[in-house]
Amino acid sequence: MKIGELARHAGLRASAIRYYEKLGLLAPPHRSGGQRRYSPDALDRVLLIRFAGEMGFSLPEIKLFLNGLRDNAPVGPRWKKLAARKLSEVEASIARSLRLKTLLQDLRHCHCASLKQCVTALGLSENLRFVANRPH
Amino acid sequence: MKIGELARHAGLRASAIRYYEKLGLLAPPHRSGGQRRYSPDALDRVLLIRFAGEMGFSLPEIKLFLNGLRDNAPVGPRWKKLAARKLSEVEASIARSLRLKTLLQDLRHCHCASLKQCVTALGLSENLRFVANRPH
DNA sequence: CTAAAAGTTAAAGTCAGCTTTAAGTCAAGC
DNA sequence: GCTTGACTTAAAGCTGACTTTAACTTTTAG
Repeated sequence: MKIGELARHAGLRASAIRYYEKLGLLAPPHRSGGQRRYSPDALDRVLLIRFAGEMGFSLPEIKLFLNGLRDNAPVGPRWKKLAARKLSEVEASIARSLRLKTLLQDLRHCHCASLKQCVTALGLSENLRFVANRPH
Repeated sequence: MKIGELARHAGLRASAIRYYEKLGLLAPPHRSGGQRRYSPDALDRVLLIRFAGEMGFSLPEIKLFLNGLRDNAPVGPRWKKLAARKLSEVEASIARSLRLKTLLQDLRHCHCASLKQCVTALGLSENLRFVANRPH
């Protein structure tokens, strides 16, 4: 597989593949005439990287994880620790987004009173006067 | 109020205030000996900017909104349109985060079967073999 | 054989929302 | 009056995950 084909299968650009290689997430493949040739396994690897990225892991974190696998080191505990940390991050993000959702819903029917309410709910100063004192 | 004081009250650095001014979110204030002096209204304005930022609006969006207010233009429809758009963005983000949360919870008790399940749920290729075929 | 498509590199650019730096000027306390 | 801290500017730097560019080589189709 040439790099473009791999990229197409993975839904990425070739530059992203090269970038992963440079960061050490992807092993340098064989070359034919200077060009990279990938085995089908490489696609799995790239998909796994993308998958982990989708889950909110950074590329350095993914590298840690993958290198743990490659080194035959015990990966379970490390993975679970990462997953636990990421889980609490995701939960915090959800909680925040739910608050925002409520605020935005209130604001769609806004008569300023609810804006003030939202500002208070967010813990910002209650001194916030209404914009130009003009209800909209 | 000098810029540092305003910044402290708003929970920002002075550089952020200058940045807002440069972007046109904050009107240039009076100067005394070359230094900016702010009225208390400026704090409200900055807090409003922060508030909108917390709600997921970008600085250009906030500028649009605030300039609408300042221009005495009808702000209700514009605001509501922005809020509606942002609301759907936030909802999409929540949906995505909830999926991630489920995945991460599954993965904490992972025996690979659930990893595959998660990958499928994310719509990634089912060709993804398990990492080095080693369950962890 | 040739032209176009796809590959190669290192280095710089992109996005947001600021922060930091450098090189100064101004204000406040003793 | 002097020191120290706060202020001024423009411009560069930061983060993360890539993309783009420039200049070049290799492969592929006709």
